[in-house]
Formats: sequence, structure tokens, C-alpha cells
Amino acid sequence: MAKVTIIEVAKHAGVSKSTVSRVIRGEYSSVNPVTRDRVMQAINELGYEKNAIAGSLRTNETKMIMLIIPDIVNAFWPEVARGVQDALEINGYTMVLSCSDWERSKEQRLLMQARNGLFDGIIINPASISEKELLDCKIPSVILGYHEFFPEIDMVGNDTARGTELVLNHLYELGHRKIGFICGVSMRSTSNRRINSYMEFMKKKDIEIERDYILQCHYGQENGYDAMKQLMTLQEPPTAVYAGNDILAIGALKAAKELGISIPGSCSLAGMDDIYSSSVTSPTLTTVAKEKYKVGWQAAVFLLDRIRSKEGFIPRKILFPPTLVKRESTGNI
Amino acid sequence: MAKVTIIEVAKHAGVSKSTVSRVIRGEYSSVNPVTRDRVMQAINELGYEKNAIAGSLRTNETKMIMLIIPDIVNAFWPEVARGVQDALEINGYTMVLSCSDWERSKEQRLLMQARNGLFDGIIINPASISEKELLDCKIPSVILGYHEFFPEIDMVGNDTARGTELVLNHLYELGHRKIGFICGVSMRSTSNRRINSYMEFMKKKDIEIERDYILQCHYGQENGYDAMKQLMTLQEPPTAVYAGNDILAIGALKAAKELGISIPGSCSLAGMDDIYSSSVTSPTLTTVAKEKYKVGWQAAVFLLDRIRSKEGFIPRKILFPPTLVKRESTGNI
DNA sequence: ACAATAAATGAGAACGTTCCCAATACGGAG
DNA sequence: CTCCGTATTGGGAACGTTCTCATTTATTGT
Repeated sequence: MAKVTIIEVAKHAGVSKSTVSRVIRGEYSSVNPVTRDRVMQAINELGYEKNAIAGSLRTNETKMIMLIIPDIVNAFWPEVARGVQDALEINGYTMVLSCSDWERSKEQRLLMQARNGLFDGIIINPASISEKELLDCKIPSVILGYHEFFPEIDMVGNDTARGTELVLNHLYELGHRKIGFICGVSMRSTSNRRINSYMEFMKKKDIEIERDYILQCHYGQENGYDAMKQLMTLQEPPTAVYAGNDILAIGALKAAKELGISIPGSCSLAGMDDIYSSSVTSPTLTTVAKEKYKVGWQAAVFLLDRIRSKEGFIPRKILFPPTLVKRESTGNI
Repeated sequence: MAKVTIIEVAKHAGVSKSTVSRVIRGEYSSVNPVTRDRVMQAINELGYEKNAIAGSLRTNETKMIMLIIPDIVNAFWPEVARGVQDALEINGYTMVLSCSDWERSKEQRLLMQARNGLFDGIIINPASISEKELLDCKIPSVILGYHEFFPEIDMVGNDTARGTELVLNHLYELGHRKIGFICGVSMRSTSNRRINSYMEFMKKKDIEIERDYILQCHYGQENGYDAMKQLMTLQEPPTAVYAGNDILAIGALKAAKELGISIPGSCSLAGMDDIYSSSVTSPTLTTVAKEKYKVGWQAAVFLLDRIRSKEGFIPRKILFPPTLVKRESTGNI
């Protein structure tokens, strides 16, 4: 009943605990095959199981990585998490998933745990912490998503600016010039960048920017709904609307239906993220697919890399190019 | 740079490490307020941070709980996970999330980690392991979902049989007697139970069971699509279809559209799970909402309970009653 | 057959806490 | 003034590994 330790195994096999330890850790090269077998047998007979905690105390590594995301319920993150997990797993690491809920206090509490030596690394989509706070953890880390304020840290995300451009260009090519923009506002800088992308595109195409066409709101379906109603009741409503994410677009679609506006007949509509739901509405939504799994995977790869070769890299940044998913909600003017 | 330990804090504050340890653990009752302050100050000045690993080695607890689910990408689980996490968090525990992918080997690997002493408890939706394997871990555990083969272990889930009954009754009351059933097949016993519920209901209502109305398939959208086509091309197609989950229902809806069958005009359609997507299709889908967050929360509560009062409980089982969500896809015959 | 090298093993000190028990200090009662 | 209970503190042994050396045993070349 009392749990069996390496020492008892050693006694039972008639060797020293050092030898048992070597066998456990798979350091076969330096232990005689026949004693190895004897030890193995002792392990099986006694039902020995290694105490990972004790090992970690000595080696200073836990083979566990903490992944901090704002919210698992949000459809985007689970797939990223899967990428992280799969990449870690084949390298013998375990993923620990936690949510910050965009709350500073939770985020800090989680980081604190990491500092306590429980994790060998952190992959985080930062909600409110600063680069300094992260660096202070003295633990290898990788940033998820585009964040301009973390110059020193590895980063992997999606090139949303490029995504915006893809959508706008698609609408432009369909003949649209009056393009509304329902822009989600997040805690960090992402959404302003999107507005910039929009502005730039318009400038590049020599389209005058109509302030009323740009609406900022939170990322909820009802916000998309409200925004769409607002856009459609302008004296001169846009002929196409780009919503900052699919949830907003779904809300917008609902508004259009209520107003009797045919999509894409009277107005084209496009979203971003390519969540599953956007493929089951009627009409199905044109949107931009971001890399999710791949982002998670790459983040894990970067992190493991850092963990293994401690020093002196320059920070690496990867933004994956998103792809346009053309569906039914966009059409010629 | 070298990390500062309890000993250096002790030196710096001019006390013994025992005293520092007491302060760290918040055992304030047995340390003089003034020395306490001195220790606190030393901690701050040196930037001391407790090494959780070392502590765990001694106390034999890590305050970490492993949650094993088949797949985070599946819309159902994230919310359960949130429930677990929130309940654990307020009790000072951390959730570690891992996915088994319904693979026996992964599941076993995860359990093995738990046996290694890394976790104080397990909450699991078992894919392939047996009760014995779980009990062998000698760690408090809770089963997620309905599983008949775990009599000795606490369990919390949804009463899907009741859910099926709710849907069927709803359709019955709308006048439907010819009810098709697209039944998902899972690795474990759940789906057979659903067929039983269906059979029982039909028997209770004195409706003769038409074998052709019952189709078994995997839980993919395309499977729902195929099944619906099959049902609708029978000589005497059903006037209502109940799909085992929303994904199947969405596939079925697509098939109906292609066949020009109006929903709910010519055929009613209902799903189960109440995933977000089922609220954005046209028509929106009638479905059954299961408790997700609550299930996770309750599982965590049970587990903590077990952890705290080691011995001799009888196993507890809770099945939450699901609720019918009436939407547009069901109507009078 | 002997030295030199390589392979296999063992002994014991870390790792940084917590826990048990002994030691000391401080009051108040007798 | 002494004794005893209580409140604080300190000392050192766990906890179960891994790691560094030293030691023993086998192997090779001459």
C-alpha cells in the first residue's frame, strides 16, 4: 500500500538506487542489459511508479507547458490549443490550459504559478500583462497573436491586416465601392490596426472614406445586429459590409433578414475567422480563414526550441497568411 | 540571479527557515506579527518566490486536477471545462486539460501521469478505460457523462434519455406519428440507450416501430446529410426527424434544402445539444439544451469533496435534466 | 601477462520545502 | 521567587529523485 520507491526496487533487484534510476530514465547505454532486465522485473513485480515531483525537484524541469488563452468557449482557441497540445505531446511535454478571461488578476495569478517552477514554458495570448511582466518570469515564452508591444519575445499569429485586405479586395472586385465596416473593438490594439488596414485600402483604391460606414462595437452577435441596422438605415447605405468577425456578421445577417434586405442581392456581407457556424447560415457567409491549429503547433515548436537552446536567439515573429473563403453572402453589385 | 530560497530569506530576516515557512504558508496564528512583518519584508526585498515543486514533494499534493475529455474542438466540452476550472479556481486548485481523442493509448498515458503524483484528482469522460484502471490510480476521480460501467465512482452528466423523450414528446404533441431517428453511434454505450429511449417512447404511445426510420451513423454533418436523404426517399417518408445531435441535424437540414423539402412545412426536424450553430441556421433548429457549465462545476465540487474527506462515501450520481429549446424547425403536421 | 582504457556500478550529496519535536521566552499563579 | 502553561522559534530529518564522483569490473592492445 505504502507507495514503493526507487530504493525498494533497488533492494529487490540487488542493485543500487543509482542503477535503478538509470533504468527508469532510459539511460540504457550505461547499464548492462542483464541488470537492466533484473531491474525491470523488480519494477514490475513491485508495481513501482516513478514520482514525477521528486524528479522535477532535482532536475528543475516538469515537462509541463502552460497555455494561457482568454477563453476556451470562444470557438477560435480550442483548435489552437489542439495544435499546441499535439506538438508538445510528441516531444514528451504536457499542456496545461488556463483561461484569463481578459482579467488582469487572473492572468497574473497564472503567471505566478509559472514562476513557482511548475512549468517549463508559457504560451500566452496576452490580455493585459506587459512584456516586462512576462520577461520577469524568467521562463521561455511565446506570444500568440499579433501584439506590437512584445518585441523581445517569440510570436506567432495570423496576419489579420492581410485578411482584411483580402476581403476588401474581394468586395472591390465584385464592384463594390461603398463598403461598410463593422469593427470589433478588443482590449488590445488589434482593432485599430484593422481600421488602419481599411483606411489604407480605401486610400489605395482612391475611394473617399465615409466616416458613417465605420462602426466600432464589441464582439457580440447583438452588436453586429445593431450595427447592421444602423448602416442600413443611412440615407445612402453601403452596398457591402465587412464585419470584423463571423459572430458580428451573423448578427448583421439577422438584421438584414429582419429589414427585408436580400443578401447578397441588395448587400454583400463578409466576416472573418471562418467559424463553423458561418458555413451553416443561409446564405452561407464569405469569410477569412485563419490558421488555428498551425499557429498553436508553431508556437509550441518555437517554445521547445527556446527551452532546449537557452541563449541568445533573436526573437522570431511569424504571421501566417489567411485565406479567403468565398461563399454565398457576397456577390456582384 | 540564482533563485532565492527560503533559507536566504531566513538569513536575511534573521530567523530560522521554519519561521519563514510558516509565514509563507499563511500559518499566521503561530508567528509573532512583528517577526512576520520582518519576514515579509525580507521576502519582498529578495524577490523570493516559493518553489511549488519542493513543497509538493513534502506535502504530497500539487493542487492540480487533471481533466480528460475526448476533444476540445467539439463544441460541447469547452463549456464543461470552464465549469470545472471556475469551481477549482475558487478553491485554490488548477485545472490541467488534456484530450484523449478517443484513443486508448493517449488515455492511458494521461492516467499514468496522474499516477506519477502530479495531480491530486481526475475528472474524466472515459473513452476506453475501465473502472478498474481508474481505481488503480488510487486518486480521487469523477466520471463525466453517463456511463454504466463505473458503479464505484462519482458521476455527473446529463440525462440524455430524458432529452430524447422531450424531443419525441414535442414532436408527438405537434401531431407527428411517423418519426425518423438519425442516431449517432459512439464508442461507448450512449447511443444504444438512445435507441432504447426511442423504442420505449414509441411503445408507450402505441406507435408501431418502423425499422427503416431508425438510422445509425457517425456524428458528422455529412452523415446527417446522407441519412436524411435516405429517410426522405422512402416510399413513406417520416413527417418528423429527430437527429441525435445538432451537427447531424444541420447535415439533415442541408439535405432537405437540396431536396426541396420545406422545414418545418413538409417535415419537422430536431437536434440535440444546443450548440451555437443550431441557432443561426434557417430555419433555426429545435433542439435540447444540456447542462454544460453546471456539469463541469458539479464534477469539480464532487472531486474536491472526495479529496478532502478521504474515506468511505458511497458513490454519488447526478444526471441533470435537459431542457427543450423550441425553435423554427418543428411545427404542426 | 600487464598496463591502459572503457564499461558498469555504487555512495552520498544535492534539490527546497514541510513537519515533528525540542528549546526558549514570556506571563501569571502560588 | 519558583513553577508551569502558552506562545514563539529553531534544528534537523524527511520527501524520492537525479547527479557527480569514485570505485569496481571487463576489455583491449602490446
